[in-house]
Amino acid sequence: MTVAKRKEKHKEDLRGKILQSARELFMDRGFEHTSIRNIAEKIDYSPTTIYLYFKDKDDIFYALHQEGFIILNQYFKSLGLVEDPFERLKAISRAYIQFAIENGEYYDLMFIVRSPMNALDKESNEWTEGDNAFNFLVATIQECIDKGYFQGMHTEILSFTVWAMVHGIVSLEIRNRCKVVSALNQENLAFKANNMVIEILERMHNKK
Amino acid sequence: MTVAKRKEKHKEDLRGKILQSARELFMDRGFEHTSIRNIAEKIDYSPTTIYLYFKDKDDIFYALHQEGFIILNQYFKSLGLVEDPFERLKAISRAYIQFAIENGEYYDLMFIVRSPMNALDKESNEWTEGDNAFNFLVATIQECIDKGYFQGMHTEILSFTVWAMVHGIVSLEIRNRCKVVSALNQENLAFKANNMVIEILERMHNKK
DNA sequence: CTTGTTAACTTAACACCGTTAAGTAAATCG
DNA sequence: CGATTTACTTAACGGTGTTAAGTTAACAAG
Repeated sequence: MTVAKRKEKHKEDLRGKILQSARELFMDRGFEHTSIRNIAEKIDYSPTTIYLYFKDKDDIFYALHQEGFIILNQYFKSLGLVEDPFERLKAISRAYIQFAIENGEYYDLMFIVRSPMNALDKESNEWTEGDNAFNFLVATIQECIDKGYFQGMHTEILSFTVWAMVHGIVSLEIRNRCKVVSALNQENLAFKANNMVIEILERMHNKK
Repeated sequence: MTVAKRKEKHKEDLRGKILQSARELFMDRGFEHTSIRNIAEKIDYSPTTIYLYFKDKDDIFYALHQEGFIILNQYFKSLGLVEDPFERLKAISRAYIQFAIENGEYYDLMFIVRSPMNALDKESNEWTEGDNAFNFLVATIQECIDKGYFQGMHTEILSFTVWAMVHGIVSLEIRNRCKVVSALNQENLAFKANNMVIEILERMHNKK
């Protein structure tokens, strides 16, 4: 059935084209200014065709949100090679900030915007992409604890807190709340704050 | 000119009614599900009347966002009385989280949603409400530093980082990204993470 | 007391939005 | 060849923010 396969391929192609169109639009206009009608127009199909390939708008942006995690994992990939868990932890936080700064719109979709989360099974607490990225952090922090860092602290809650630190930095930046910091420091504020996070984690340990 | 005053009063009244209508709607449906038409209908005026009292939708939500800061300041008010700066710092972080949990929709508007920031002068870096709240934190951290805490750290960047920590916790919660933390810990996660932040700040100091 | 003006508000419309029901035209199958 | 399925579109529903033009009532001046 080569003919059936060709059809299958074609369907895949169109799904891919929709996704690419959506990706291009949201990359330079942001999520809020990308509509189904825009996406359809860009690939010369009617808006309703989109609905043959995606359940709804949330579903499209869930797919892009998944892409975002693939990109984030590329930033994380080589960090598995860092043997010392505390060094790895520092590297993770830097890679996270780097990813966020270089892929602001993806970051927005992955960790701020509500839309893609609506595509997840309501009530079910599964969020595979998030889980995977978070578990890398949890494992690293567990190794730190095993080596004597963060003594007596709860691994998972500490992991969440460390994540919250870097997420806080990035999301204040993305949503334009950094005006409160005096103008001079606004450049590279995210990186400076990230260094501060690392400094805090280091001091916690060194001074025991 | 008592007659002119009465008119003035009436105008004030309607502006207030619009705001109250907007407030009530967004408090139980959230910002994303509150429209100008909803607001108008609730007070039995046509949608276009709104535009006689507010420049646009962003302008309305900027007003509500300002209200949010008044409420936040009430949470902060008594904390000025805490003499020890480090204790005050801890209390600020707790009050901040408390405010966020009890006023989720306001928090969203104040620190996450883009809309109210659009009402600010573009290019100008002024954000008075944010400045005032942030300066309270900066002053407290400066006092901490004067007392020997956080030695050698940059006051403003540390302040921003501490803010980012608590904001990170709250915004991950509000935008539903806490699924990654195992079910048992999801209750009071924000408070647990906040305690972790406090623990981190304490350890930094105590172990010198 | 009438006229002209202004203030407060509405109607109607524009240009969008996500989404669905119904229809069409071509390809495939029996 | 006729029936059915596939892939897509047209038209529509009920919403959105916003603006131009129109109405109606209150007021001021002659």
